[in-house]
Amino acid sequence: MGTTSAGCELAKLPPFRDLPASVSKKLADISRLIRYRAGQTVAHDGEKTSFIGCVGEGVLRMQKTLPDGRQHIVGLLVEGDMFGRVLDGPLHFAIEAATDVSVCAFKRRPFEALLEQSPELERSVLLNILNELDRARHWMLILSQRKVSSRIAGFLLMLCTELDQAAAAVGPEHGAVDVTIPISRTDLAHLLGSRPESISRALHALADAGWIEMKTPYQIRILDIDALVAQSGEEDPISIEVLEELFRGDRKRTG
Amino acid sequence: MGTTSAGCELAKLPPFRDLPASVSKKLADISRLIRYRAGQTVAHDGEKTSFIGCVGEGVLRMQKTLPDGRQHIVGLLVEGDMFGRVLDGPLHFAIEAATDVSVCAFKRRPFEALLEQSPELERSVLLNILNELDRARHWMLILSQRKVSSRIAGFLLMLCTELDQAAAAVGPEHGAVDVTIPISRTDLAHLLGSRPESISRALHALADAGWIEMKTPYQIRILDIDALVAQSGEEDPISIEVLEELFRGDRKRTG
DNA sequence: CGGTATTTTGAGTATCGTCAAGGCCAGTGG
DNA sequence: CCACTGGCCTTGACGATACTCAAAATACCG
Repeated sequence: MGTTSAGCELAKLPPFRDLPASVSKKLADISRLIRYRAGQTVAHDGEKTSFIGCVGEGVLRMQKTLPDGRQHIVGLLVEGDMFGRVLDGPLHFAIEAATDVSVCAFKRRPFEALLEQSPELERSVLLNILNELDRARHWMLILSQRKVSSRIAGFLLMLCTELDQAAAAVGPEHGAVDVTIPISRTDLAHLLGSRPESISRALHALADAGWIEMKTPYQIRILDIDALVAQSGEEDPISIEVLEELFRGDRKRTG
Repeated sequence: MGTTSAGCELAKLPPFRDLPASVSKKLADISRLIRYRAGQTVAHDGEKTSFIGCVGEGVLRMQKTLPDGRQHIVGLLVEGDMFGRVLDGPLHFAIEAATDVSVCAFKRRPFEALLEQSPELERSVLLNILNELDRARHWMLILSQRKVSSRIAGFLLMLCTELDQAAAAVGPEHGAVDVTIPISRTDLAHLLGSRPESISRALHALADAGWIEMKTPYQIRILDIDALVAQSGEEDPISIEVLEELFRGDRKRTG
């Protein structure tokens, strides 16, 4: 992990973009940029962090350590997300770098002081938390899907819409979007409540159906978003089952 | 639904318990008590509510309407929980009464004005949201369990710890706790990503194992909390395998 | 270019979902 | 007061899906 002595580039981060110059300047004064490499631990479970963080580039994962010692991912943090439990208490999970990542860190004490001085900053922080709450609820929707393929479809859609807006806009082809899965199959399995093998099979099933394309296990091109949307929310529609059957039958006959 | 002209009993609700008298008084002035009967709609999906609510007695459920018209429960609101999207935007889900319920409602505009005047209130609201975020993450943990019985165990534990602290304290027998499931099997199935039949079977399996006892389908007595905890995290008898691995050397693997 | 970790595939088993039927309780009307 | 009706929970049998174990293929890294 490397740190720069200078404050980090606040202006670019969504939470601070619209802050008054005076506040922005004070923020910069108490901030520093920290870089982590994939796999490094940013904060431990139960730790009361000495700083409030805001993710720049890259992805962090939040994970809970279960009684039996295994680790369970409970969410991802992406650009603009803040962490560190403003205003109180220790974390209820550990935070690790899922990819190489840059984090803008504010010393906790000065940050909380600044929070009381600046309603704008406070509002911005509150909105950020509200946003995270929405995302957590969205996750709940995804996780309460019964079929693995539905959960994967939901996950991929979340990657497009909430995680990678910039990249999503510049789809390489008409209606196609490239996304990068920021974690391994094993981690993805934990996140979605499944196993690596099932994840792999479901992903390849989506590919066989023509909804997506896998250049590498981590580089996914989404070819038919509408189909994924249908898949993510629903599974009963006979259309999918029919298509699967048609596909299987087609293969058997032609093969 | 009935409303009283007088402000509701704020002092008892956790979010407002420790507020200065001056703020508390102003809050009472802009509040009113609303009662809903089980099944009534409190707020619609996409609505920007005219009031901020705080749950008194009873349980509300948050539910999302899927494209196909079915409804999917994304969470429950219990005593002390606030709702109504302070500071911005419309709801992303509908709110209905799961049981008969009393809600303390504040007119939105005055409430937000008061929010800016009172840092204590603002802090209290923020902590409330933070709390909800934690709960949502807890839900994610429960929902990412692969077996229905694990998810049910986690749900029951959540009922004890977060929903029914008062009742949990006065267990009728040594180590036993009574909880009330506030929603139907069908709703529970939606919430946990399963089906009513599977829920029923899993519940009866827990009863057969002796961990719980069902007086009625909604009245559950928890006989062995430790067993439920074990069940809610992991249940496969892998514990031995894990322990062996831990003994040999706990080398940390990176994603 | 080899060595290792990760992903993928295959076969067999367990769990869950689906369909259909029966039981329990509450509210209704004779 | 009792039969009837509808809703919900429960149970059983069967099919679909996902998990487990084991092995092969691929990607990653030096």
